[in-house]
Amino acid sequence: MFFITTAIDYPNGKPHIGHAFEKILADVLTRYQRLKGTPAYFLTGVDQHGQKMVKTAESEGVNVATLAKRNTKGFLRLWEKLGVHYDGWAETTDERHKACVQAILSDLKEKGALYKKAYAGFYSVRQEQFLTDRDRNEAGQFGPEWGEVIEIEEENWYFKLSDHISWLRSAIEKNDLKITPEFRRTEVLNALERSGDTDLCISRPKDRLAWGIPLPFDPDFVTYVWFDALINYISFAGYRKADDSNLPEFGDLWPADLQIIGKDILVPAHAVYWPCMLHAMGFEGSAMPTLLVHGFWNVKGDKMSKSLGNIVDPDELANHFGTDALRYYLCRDIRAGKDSDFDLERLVMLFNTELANDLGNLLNRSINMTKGFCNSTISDTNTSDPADVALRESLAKTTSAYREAMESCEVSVALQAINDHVTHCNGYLEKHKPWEMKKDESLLPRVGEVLSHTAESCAHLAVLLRPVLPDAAAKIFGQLKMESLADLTLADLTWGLLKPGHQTGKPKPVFPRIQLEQEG
RNA sequence: CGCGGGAUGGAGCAGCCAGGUAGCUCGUCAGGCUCAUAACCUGAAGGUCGUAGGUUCAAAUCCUACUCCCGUAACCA
Repeated sequence: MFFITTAIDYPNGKPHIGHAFEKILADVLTRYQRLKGTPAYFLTGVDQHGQKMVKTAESEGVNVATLAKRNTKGFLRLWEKLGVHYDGWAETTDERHKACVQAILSDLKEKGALYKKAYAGFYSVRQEQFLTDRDRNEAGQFGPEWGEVIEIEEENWYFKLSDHISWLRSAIEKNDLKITPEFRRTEVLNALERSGDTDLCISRPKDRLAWGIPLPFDPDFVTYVWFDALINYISFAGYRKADDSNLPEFGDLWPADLQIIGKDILVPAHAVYWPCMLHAMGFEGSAMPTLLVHGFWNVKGDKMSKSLGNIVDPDELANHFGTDALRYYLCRDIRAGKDSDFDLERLVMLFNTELANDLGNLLNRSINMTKGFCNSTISDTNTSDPADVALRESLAKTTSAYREAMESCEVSVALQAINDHVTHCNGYLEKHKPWEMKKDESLLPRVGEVLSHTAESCAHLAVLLRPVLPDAAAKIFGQLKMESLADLTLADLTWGLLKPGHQTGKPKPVFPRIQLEQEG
C-alpha cells in the first residue's frame, strides 16, 4: 500500500491557498498511484490542539473546542469542494489518537527517554511565552510589545533528542530517511552539522495550557505539539490501535511513502524531531518515511500574511473559476519544492490556453468532425502513414515523460508533457485538413483514420489527466462514450482504446473559456 | 556571520548534476485556415544565459572571486 500523508493544519482560521495546494498535491499523487494500479492510502487532517487555537478562541470569545469543531468543518467543506479525497482523517482531539499518544509517552518514560527538569528564564505574561535573546531589541531589552516580562522558573518534561542525533545523520546520509528535493536534504545535513546536543521540551504545565493531551505519568502537564501533532502520522495509520478502533492495519501502511510538508516545518520538526521520535520508539532506519518538501505560494513577491492582507482564499477561487481551473493552476505553475508567485491572470491564462484552447478544443473539433464527417464512427488506427506513426510516437513520448515526471512528483512537468502531445495533434489536424478532404468522397476512409487518431489521443490524454482533473477526465470519457476509461490503469493504456466501429458522442466544451469581466 | 535558493530575449520559467547548434508558455508582428470553445496552424523579430577571471578544441552548463534579490537561522520549554 502506498501511504501518503500531509501536514495537519491548525484550524484557527480559514484555509488559504497554501493549505489547498498541499492537499491537492497529495490527492493528485494518490490518484496517480491508483492510476498505476497501486493501492494507496491518503491521510490528512487537522491539529486542533495548541496555544494558537486557545488564543484564537479567546479573541473570538468562544470555547476552544467549539472553535476547533467549527473551523474544522470549514476545512472539510473545502476538501470536498476541491475534490480532495482522503482515506483517513486525523483530528488530534480524537480519543484514539490520545490513547496512542499516551501509550507512546508511557513507553518512552519506561525506556528512560524522558526526564523532568526546571528551566529559569524571562517570561512574557501578556504573550504567555518564554523569551530568548533573539526577542531582545537592538538595545538588548525586551520591548514594550511583550508587556510585563518577569523572570520565572518552571518545570517541564524533556525528550532525550540528543541521544539520536548522530544516528539521524547517518540515516539521512544512507538515505534511510529520504528527503526530496535534493537541496532540502543538503539543508538538513548542514543544519545537523551545527546542531548542539540539546534536548526537546515536550510539555506545558496544565495551568498555562490546558488544551492538550495530559501526560499519563504526570497529569499536571499536557504534551506540547511534537508528541501530539507528529504522532498523527502513525496513530491514524493504526499504530498500537485498539481492536474496535476502525483504523487501518499499521503494517500495511508504514513506513509512509510520501510525507508531504511545507518548507517551514522541515527543520527541525519533520527532519529532526520526527525521525528521532520514531527511532526512540524503536523504529529502525528501514522504517523511516520519505519527506516531500514543497515551497510556498507568494503574492507579488511577498509572503502571504494577515498583516499584509494578501491571503488568497481557495474557496473563493473555486467558486469564481471552478475546481478544475484551480487544481490545474496549482499543479501547473509551481515546480519541485520551489516557491512560486500566485497570479490570478496566470490562472486564467493557463486554463484558457492549455485546457480550453488546446486540449478542450482538440477534443471538441475531433468529436465534432467525427460526428459530421464519419457518422460518429471510429476507424481502424493501425495505419502506416508516416504522419500517423509520428503521432503515435509523440503520444508514446508524452506517456513516458508523464510517468517519469509523476514518479518524481513533478506534476507540472507531467502536465507539460500532456501539452506537448496536444500541440502535436492540433498540428496534425492542420496538416491533413479533414474538413477539406471530406469534400472528396474517395478520401472519406482516410478522414476517419485521421480523426480517429486524434480522438484516440484524447482518450489517452484524459486518462493521464485523471489524477489532476478527475471530473474533467470523466466528461471527456463521456463524450467519447468510453466511460470505462475511468477505471483503466496505466498498464492497459495501449494504442487502440477506441475500437473500429465505436460510436463517439456529442461534442460539448469540457473547459469553457473563462471570460475576464470587463474592468469598470 | 552561517546555511539554502535565485539572477537565461518584454513577462513567467526549463536547460546546468552526466560541457558541444539557447528551449517552452504568454506577449508582439506578419501570414494561413475555417472542423472547433473569436479556438487552431505556420513564419518572424527579440537573449554576448548577473559581473570578472580560469579550465577546455568547446562553458548557460565545470572551477574561483564578486554583485544583487529571496528564504531561513533549529534547543524560544
